Amino acid sequence: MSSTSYPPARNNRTRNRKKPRRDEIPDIVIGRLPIYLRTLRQMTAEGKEITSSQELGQILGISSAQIRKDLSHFGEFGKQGTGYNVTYLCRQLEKILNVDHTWPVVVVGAGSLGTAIANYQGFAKRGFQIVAICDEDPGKIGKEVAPGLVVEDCARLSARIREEGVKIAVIAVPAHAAQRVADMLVEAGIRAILCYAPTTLKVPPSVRVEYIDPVIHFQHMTYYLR
Amino acid sequence: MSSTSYPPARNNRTRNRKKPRRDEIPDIVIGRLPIYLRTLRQMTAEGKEITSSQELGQILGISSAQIRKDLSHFGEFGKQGTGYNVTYLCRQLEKILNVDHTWPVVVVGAGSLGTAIANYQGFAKRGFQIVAICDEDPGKIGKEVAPGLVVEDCARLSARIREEGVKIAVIAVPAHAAQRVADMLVEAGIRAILCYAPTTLKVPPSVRVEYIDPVIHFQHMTYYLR
DNA sequence: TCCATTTCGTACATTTTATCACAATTCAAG
DNA sequence: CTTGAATTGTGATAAAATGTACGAAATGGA
Ligand SMILES: NC(=O)c1ccc[n+]([C@@H]2O[C@H](COP(=O)([O-])OP(=O)(O)OC[C@H]3O[C@@H](n4cnc5c(N)ncnc54)[C@H](O)[C@@H]3O)[C@@H](O)[C@H]2O)c1
Ligand SMILES: NC(=O)c1ccc[n+]([C@@H]2O[C@H](COP(=O)([O-])OP(=O)(O)OC[C@H]3O[C@@H](n4cnc5c(N)ncnc54)[C@H](O)[C@@H]3O)[C@@H](O)[C@H]2O)c1
Repeated sequence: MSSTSYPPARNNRTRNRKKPRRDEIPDIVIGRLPIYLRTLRQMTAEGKEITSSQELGQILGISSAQIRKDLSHFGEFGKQGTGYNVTYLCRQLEKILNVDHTWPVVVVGAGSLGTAIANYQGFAKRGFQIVAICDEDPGKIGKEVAPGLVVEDCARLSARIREEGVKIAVIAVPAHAAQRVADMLVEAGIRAILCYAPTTLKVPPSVRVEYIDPVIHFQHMTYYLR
Repeated sequence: MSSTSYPPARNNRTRNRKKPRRDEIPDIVIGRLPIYLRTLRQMTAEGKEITSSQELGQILGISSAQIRKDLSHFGEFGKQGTGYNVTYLCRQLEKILNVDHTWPVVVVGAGSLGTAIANYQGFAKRGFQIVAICDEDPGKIGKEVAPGLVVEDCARLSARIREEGVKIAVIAVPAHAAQRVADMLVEAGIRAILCYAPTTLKVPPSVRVEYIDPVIHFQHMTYYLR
């Protein structure tokens, strides 16, 4: 640990720095923070105590200035001449991203992808706990697809979302069923959806959807394969 | 089918349009094309023959002007007053993206994710055929993880990449092994990598890497959950 | 203590991306 | 044939994102 403490003491320059309102911080900046956090956690695991915007940029393939500017939207986390305390910056990013506690997550669709997700330890390890999974196939209901995780029917899942205040859901059903599932989730109070179905969903503005479609990535890359 | 043919006949305005060199088309534009293509294919499946930038934009939640401008980098594919012929635009985007034929793909890591990928029909259906899978665990080698797909050892996979000229690979191993695997793949001649391991890889500029990490998406969304 | 070196945070410049808005077409209805 | 509504492709403009460069610390060694 370095001798002086993080965060740095206030000084003339920082005293009057205006804090931007949350909603005017560009989404593209928010989108990079989880990458920074992942890298910092990796450093923590390796026992690294200090890093710099230059080192981070090197690892991530982006400029050091961008990292500094991104972070500067939220405060001053580094120390001139030294860099950033890895643990401290981790904690700060976790607070900013709202991941300084565990989030419960539900999964819809207990097919091959849903089962893989339910069994993946990486979610819980990084703060996202799969608390329930459902499927419309009666043949799957009651099956224990992962340790301690039994497939429920969709009505039950909907009720649990409400009762337990779950905000995050994963859609792992075929594309043709995805919109119907999304409607159900929104109705139940879900606010964030990670959609694996290769389709675009229509949801109210208060709900955020992100998509994972590996084929999209393949097709993006093949453009450059000549 | 509409009475007149796509593409539209050339006219004064188009005659002198300069075609931008491939390498100066913004990557962010390329990144949207697969989304357009996916939507158009969906329309094809629904029997829709004509669409418009407005309709596409509505579905995708982006502006019609952006869609028109994106497409305009590559030519003129629509007809004023009418819109776009779905089939024709599909074919054009497939050519542009270089997905007017099937690409062979190899997978490294035959764990739970690798197995799910190997079994997923959605890749082949959209032009990406998993032709081989490998694992370093001797206990997994020889197992048939999907119909017609037997786990090989990594040296054999490397040889096949070379022999068969495979250009695209998926990394589905734990993060700590990912860089080693990437080095092997690059050495074997792979040019595009889809990495599921939650880490950032170092590869030469001639190789493109894209990442899928669901936790990154969760963390992006939790920022907005207050 | 002083100096050389490192690194941050940020004002300003540049580049990139998105939007606007309109002439040119297309087509169908009357 | 004429009119009106719809839609494209694109130059001009606006907005957003990124990069540059530097003053202000912080550190460690002479
Ligand atoms: N398997 C993969 O590796 C993979 C990879 C990328 C994307 N995907 C996508 O993820 C989705 C699921 O893929 P999969 O391979 O698990 O498919 P799958 O057919 O194995 O499983 C889908 C499951 O969803 C259930 N389901 C269907 N409609 C439902 C509804 N309305 N409510 C609740 N459950 C419903 C089905 O009963 C089935 O169990 C698909 O959209 C697929 O394109 C899968
Ligand atoms: N399972 C999921 O749903 C999921 C979701 C997102 C991301 N991931 C990520 O995908 C990766 C794989 O996850 P998983 O659940 O399949 O893990 P897993 O442990 O089930 O499988 C990993 C496999 O990789 C093999 N392996 C390890 N080192 C190797 C090497 N050098 N060469 C070849 N094979 C090697 C192991 O023998 C094992 O079979 C991990 O990085 C994980 O974080 C998994």
